[in-house]
Amino acid sequence: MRIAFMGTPAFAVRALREIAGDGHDIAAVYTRAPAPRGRGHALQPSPVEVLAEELGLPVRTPKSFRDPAEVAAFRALGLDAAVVAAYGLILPKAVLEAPRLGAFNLHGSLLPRWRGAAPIQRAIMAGDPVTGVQVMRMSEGLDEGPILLSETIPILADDTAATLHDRMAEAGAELMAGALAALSRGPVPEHEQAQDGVVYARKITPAEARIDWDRSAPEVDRHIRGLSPAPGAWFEVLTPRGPVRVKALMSRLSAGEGPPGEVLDDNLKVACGQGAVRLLRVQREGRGPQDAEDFLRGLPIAAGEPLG
RNA sequence: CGCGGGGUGGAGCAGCCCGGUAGCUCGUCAGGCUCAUAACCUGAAGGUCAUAGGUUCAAAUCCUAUCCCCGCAC
Repeated sequence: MRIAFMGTPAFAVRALREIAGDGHDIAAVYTRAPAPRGRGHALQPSPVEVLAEELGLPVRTPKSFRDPAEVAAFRALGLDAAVVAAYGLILPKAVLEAPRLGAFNLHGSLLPRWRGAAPIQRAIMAGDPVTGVQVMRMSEGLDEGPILLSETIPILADDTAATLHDRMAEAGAELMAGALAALSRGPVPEHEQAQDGVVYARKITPAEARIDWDRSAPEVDRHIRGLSPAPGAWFEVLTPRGPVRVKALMSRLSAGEGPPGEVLDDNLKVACGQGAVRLLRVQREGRGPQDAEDFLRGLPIAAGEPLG
């Protein structure tokens, strides 16, 4: 089939690779334009753009589709289908309807739960036992279209946003490849999303990344794993040189009670509003990620000290 | 030219401001103690202090440039 791939972050990379490997005619890869971001405000191409270049696929990086010329250029591709995975731009009706079969989105949740920007992180933070990947037909609303294919994925007790992301990206890539294969043979049944259970996965904000030790241990643990490694749940340690910001990258529930935020032993067990968590892997500002053991060698924190 | 932290034996850090014998917590190896041990004791090996210049009698430490890693903001 002749398709356009539209995606930006790492989540979309596997899907592009899978689809390109299936021998589809990829007329164009749309991705967010490199913007001055990151340290030093350097221009950095998106992960999808990097792969597209590697595969020798034509890349397009429009700022938006408000410009009729962009819509016309898209229509001129003469597509069978558009594949969208975390693209990051609003697609107007004219774009969604341009391809012969329509536009299909790869989404990282079991809709209608977790519509929106951060479904993977939100699912972990909420303590969902399962999530999934789905291929849906795009409509004008936010992740409201009917579902073609769905696959559930369990969330494990030691999953982080990173590990779950990787499994979902892989499963999603195969699911989308399967959807395209099915579509090339004929119509695929679609099921409207349920009316009940609509939940929005709002974007993660910097403010909510800070750990609130007053919350229960399970909540703190999920908060840590759901935001790991980026943006990273963090807390502060007071040192003679001043407060040091430390990210918690991995944690585990642990037995214990105490004033929220107080360290209960010499191995980073921290009391929460209810119960306690043990921090297994952390990263202090300016340094790389390290196991709790190594971290403590450089910055010992004794039982009884409070964390901020 | 967005702001900032860091690169010191295998790991994690201190030392840098106020130049002058390479330190600490571990790990490794050898020996000892012990019923035994991830415990304890003794000893040993292991470092061009990121790189290149400069200042100086003398540079991990001061100056200049470069490379690499990371936090914030975006």
